[in-house]
Amino acid sequence: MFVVSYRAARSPLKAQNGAHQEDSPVKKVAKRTRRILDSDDDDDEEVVNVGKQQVKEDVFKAVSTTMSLPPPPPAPAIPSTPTSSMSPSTPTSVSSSEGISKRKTGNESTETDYNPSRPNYHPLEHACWKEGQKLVFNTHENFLRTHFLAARPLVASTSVFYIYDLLCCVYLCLNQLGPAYLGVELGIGETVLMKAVAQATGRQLDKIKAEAQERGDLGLVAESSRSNQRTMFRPASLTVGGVFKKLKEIASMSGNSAMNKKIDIIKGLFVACRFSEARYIVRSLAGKLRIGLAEQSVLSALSQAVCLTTPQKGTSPAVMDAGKGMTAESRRAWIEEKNLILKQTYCEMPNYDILIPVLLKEGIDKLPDHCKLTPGVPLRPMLAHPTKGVGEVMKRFDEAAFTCEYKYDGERAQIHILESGEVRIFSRNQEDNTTKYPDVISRIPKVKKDSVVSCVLDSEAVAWDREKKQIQPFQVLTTRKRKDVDAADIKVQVCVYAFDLLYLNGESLVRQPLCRRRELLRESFAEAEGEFVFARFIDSDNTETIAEFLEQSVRDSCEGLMVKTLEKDATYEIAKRSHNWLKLKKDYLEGVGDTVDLCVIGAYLGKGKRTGTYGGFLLACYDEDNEEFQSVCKIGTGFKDEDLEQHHKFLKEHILPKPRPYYRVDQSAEPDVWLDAVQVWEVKCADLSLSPVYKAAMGMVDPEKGISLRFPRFLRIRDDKKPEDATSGAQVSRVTQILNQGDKADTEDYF
DNA sequence: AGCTGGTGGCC
DNA sequence: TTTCTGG
DNA sequence: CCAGAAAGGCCACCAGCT
Repeated sequence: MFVVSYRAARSPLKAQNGAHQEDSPVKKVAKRTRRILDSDDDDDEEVVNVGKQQVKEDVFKAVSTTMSLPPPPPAPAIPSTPTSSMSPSTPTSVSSSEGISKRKTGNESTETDYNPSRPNYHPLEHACWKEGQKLVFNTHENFLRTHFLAARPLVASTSVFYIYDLLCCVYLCLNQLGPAYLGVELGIGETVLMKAVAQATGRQLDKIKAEAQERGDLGLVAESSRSNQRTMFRPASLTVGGVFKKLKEIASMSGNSAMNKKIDIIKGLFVACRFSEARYIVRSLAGKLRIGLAEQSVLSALSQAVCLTTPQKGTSPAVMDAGKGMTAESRRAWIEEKNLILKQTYCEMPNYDILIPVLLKEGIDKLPDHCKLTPGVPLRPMLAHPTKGVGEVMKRFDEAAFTCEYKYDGERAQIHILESGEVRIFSRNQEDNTTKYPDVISRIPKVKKDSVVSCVLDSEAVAWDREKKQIQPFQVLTTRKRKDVDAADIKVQVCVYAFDLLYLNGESLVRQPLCRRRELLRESFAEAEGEFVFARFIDSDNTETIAEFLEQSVRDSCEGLMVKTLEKDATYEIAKRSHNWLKLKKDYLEGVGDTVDLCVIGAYLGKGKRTGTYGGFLLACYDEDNEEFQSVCKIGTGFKDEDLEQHHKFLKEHILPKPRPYYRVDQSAEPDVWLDAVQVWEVKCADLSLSPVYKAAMGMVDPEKGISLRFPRFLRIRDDKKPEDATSGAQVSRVTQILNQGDKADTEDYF
């Protein structure tokens, strides 16, 4: 390619800047802060419809194939037709303020708004009616509650079907297809989805693409695109169960022309869409619902529904508001208490297929009796909060005793030993990694003491160089094969650093304090160099000692420290606080860690809440030798809302119709908008990486690869620097060397 | 058979 | 992963 | 303080294409 240098191109001109392009593809700075996408601000009153669905004989099949484990016994008999309790009644409306769907019909007792004669809307169509509003949250709760109301009274009598309906509803709200460890995935991304939308609407793919960029949401595009495909007969309305089943179907496809089949299903869904359903179908498929509500809120909604509505034996109607008569305060506390039960149970058994049926059958109080932490089923791991220094750690933990462990740079590995002797390994997100680590599994018998029958270990798997007996970088670890690995041809060895024990010989340890768990961990396992060792730690409350330990951890190829209380609030109860540990990393500290000054040379149009501004930017370093700007990384975090606004306002005046000839950027990183190199930003990162796409310092560390940044984030504009003053590739690559040598920063920095 | 683009899953 | 925001 | 939603790099895996 023809190479032009920055200076050569720059020097003779300089005057043509006055005529900037007016036609930015981005519209004017949209009003930041919440936008209500459509203002359906009419209905104060919310009509909740949960509805009719033929109860087929294969309901059981549907349920059992959906559920990863069989539903808890006894499985109720399924009637071939709905029972009388489900027979039609007149539609009823629900006041959204209370959410509880009941109505007095003469002197009859209360009844739910559940009405099988009404069509069943897609839950998101309903739930997201008021997107962008606080209402969304309540609406969702109401929605789940309504479903619950429909399902609960029926549980005792008959129908598994309604449990299934609620289950589907929950999954759709969460945008999941099942528990993570079953590894069910759609295999649909934005690209395929756009293709599907284009096909379904008969519009050009390019148009779809452009509109999606402009509106920041493909869902809106799908919703407003009228289909040309006129159908003779209008397909039946979408239902919760129906949509979920289609999603599962998409996920199950593989092999030849799977993609086309998937697209066909999607098109089928589109034709059946009404109201704003297409929007949510698309978002579901894209994996981003953005309805301001996710797991925690769904759990809250569920528990609220469950405790406010209690089942009654026989034909008596359910209690509609069990919290009636309580003071607002005690009612809240009571719901909160039940909520914790559900959340805790969920954390120990994150599988709605199991949870929901038990919840409906047994009630929330008995839930923990039926769903317990079990080896073989992954639990939610404890996470850590970032902290900006030892000072903050001290402040947070106050007087409580704590320990500092190395934070190893690897991959979380939750190792389960079942009573059968079988070993399973799960990732941080409950994915099943068992077949990824045959080497780890085979060494378990060696490192486990005889006393251990079953257990769950929390650990970090780290790439390990057996020759040099040292930890290897994270990037090396990622090159390991992932599926059905044969122990014989493993190239990257792994050392397991164990740091917690959550279950031992039939007993859950999550309510034990860390000091106890650690004690048991050390009693139960023996170290084997380079294969299985305990995470290094010190128990100290001396600021300088800790700062020095942090230094040491970095010299020992770790990311920093994990700080955990030993006794006070030292349980492994994720539901109480999911980020109960603290992490202390060098790059969190102000004024410490790697910062680089990079020049902005491109921008990407924002999506979702960043629609109307740039959501990300392309950064480059300046190479003096070749007089060119070489791409280093994209950046999309660290901006305050007003930063984004300011950047957009300023940078849109520097849009280029095409890139400067002295820009070195890989195709795959091409921005939506090219920008003139006019501004320098200070950027922080955690680490550097060897990059197949970015051009910085190419040829200096690797002939083919450039350098990029790990976890880049925006710090501030460097108005004092000219583009040519941006950090050079050479300087960037030097950072690596410094890092590897372990620089001797002042320990004072870490206070 | 080998390459490429898309996707999901690590951090 | 990091970071910001509104409740 | 929490929960949700923006956004990052890089790798293996898979389907589709040449």
